[in-house]
Amino acid sequence: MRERKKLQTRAALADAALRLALEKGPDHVTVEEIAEAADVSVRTFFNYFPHKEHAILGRNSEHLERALDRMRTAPAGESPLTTMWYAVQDVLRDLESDGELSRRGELIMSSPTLLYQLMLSSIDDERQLTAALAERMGEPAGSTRPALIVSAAGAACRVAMELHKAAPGRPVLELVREGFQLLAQGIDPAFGPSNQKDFS
Amino acid sequence: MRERKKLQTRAALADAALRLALEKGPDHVTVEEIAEAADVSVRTFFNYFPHKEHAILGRNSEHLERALDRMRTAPAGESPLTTMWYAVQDVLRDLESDGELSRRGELIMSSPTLLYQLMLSSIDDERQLTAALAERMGEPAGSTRPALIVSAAGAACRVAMELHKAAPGRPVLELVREGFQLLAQGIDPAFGPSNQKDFS
DNA sequence: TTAATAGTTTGCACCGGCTGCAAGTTTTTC
DNA sequence: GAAAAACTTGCAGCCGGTGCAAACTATTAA
Repeated sequence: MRERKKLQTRAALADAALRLALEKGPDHVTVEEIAEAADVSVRTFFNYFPHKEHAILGRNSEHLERALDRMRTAPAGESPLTTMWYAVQDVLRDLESDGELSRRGELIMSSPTLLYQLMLSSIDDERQLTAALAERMGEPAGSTRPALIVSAAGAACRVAMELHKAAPGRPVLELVREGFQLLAQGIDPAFGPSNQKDFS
Repeated sequence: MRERKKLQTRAALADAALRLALEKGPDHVTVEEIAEAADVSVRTFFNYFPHKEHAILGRNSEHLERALDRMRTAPAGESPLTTMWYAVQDVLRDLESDGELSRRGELIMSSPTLLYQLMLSSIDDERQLTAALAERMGEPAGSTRPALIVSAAGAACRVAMELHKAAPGRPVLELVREGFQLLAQGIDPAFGPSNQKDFS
């Protein structure tokens, strides 16, 4: 079958990309090397992956799908940030599981380029999450809260990874959870600028 | 003076970059065009900006400096997010001269490349802001709250720009303020996942 | 005024990512 | 086995980005 061969090539490319990225750092690997390692031409590489990073990251469209699914099937009473939490937890667990994904996860977390590429691999992803969450919450599109929840959740993840990198003692998931907790209950109860009059 | 001329060239480049990006879309503008429009060589462009996106984003280090200053000289009793708010307000006001902010905001939110670049380039800013805020709050480096405040504030700004783009009725500053208010008092008081036992 | 000096601009050569095209090569289908 | 569809490949080329060294220009000292 043709399908099999395509999958095989794709896997070979992804594997080579990951291996070489782990060896030499994601920014020091060239597409030429990856293609060579997978015994195809450079041009063929770009028939499979639109960007170098996609090959290193592997397929991650699954993650968005799973997150959206988690959102749609969440119990009715579940609060929005809780839903977000489960979705995030799911993805992070996946990155931390055994085998290739854990190595890939380590790589991602050690490289800002990849980390941000992962989180922003598509702006649409974030928009879709926001839309799904807004619908779930029964809020109109364009209201602040669902968008802010999604965006702040992303911020919490980034902060967690950053802190984890600086002091690897605490697991990322725990740090993310702490961030979510803070966000949930208020980051600064004493907030209160007194300059409303400055608005024109 | 030399200084003046450098600032002039820089401004000319940034202006041309923004104008052309608005005209043709940020991904269809070449550095060559920008340089030509500013009457310098391509190579000179790269003496001023490390990436094409930096020119379009128009980031100048002055803003970070001013924000850091604002933080250090803030009244003792001021709560951290309030301090953050004033700093952000200061920068946004500066950018807002005759609607430039909203046009730039629209542009940024409509281009994944730009948004990605914005987040990448703000990693460093966020670190410095976090350090300053942590010191102000008397918290140890590596604690979650100051980092989260800074990062979430950034998220609120981005969300505000996005919402403003979708519905330009409300000014960006007001949307940012709403976001801050939400963050301050808690994004989701009902947050409470019940799966602590899942931690291994 | 002039000459040294330091800072800026520029052209040039080059790399790597990425794309369109057109010509092969394989695989399927009849 | 031949036609058609699918996949691969080389090639030419664009663009972003960098290092280098020459040319230019403003500043300063003599």
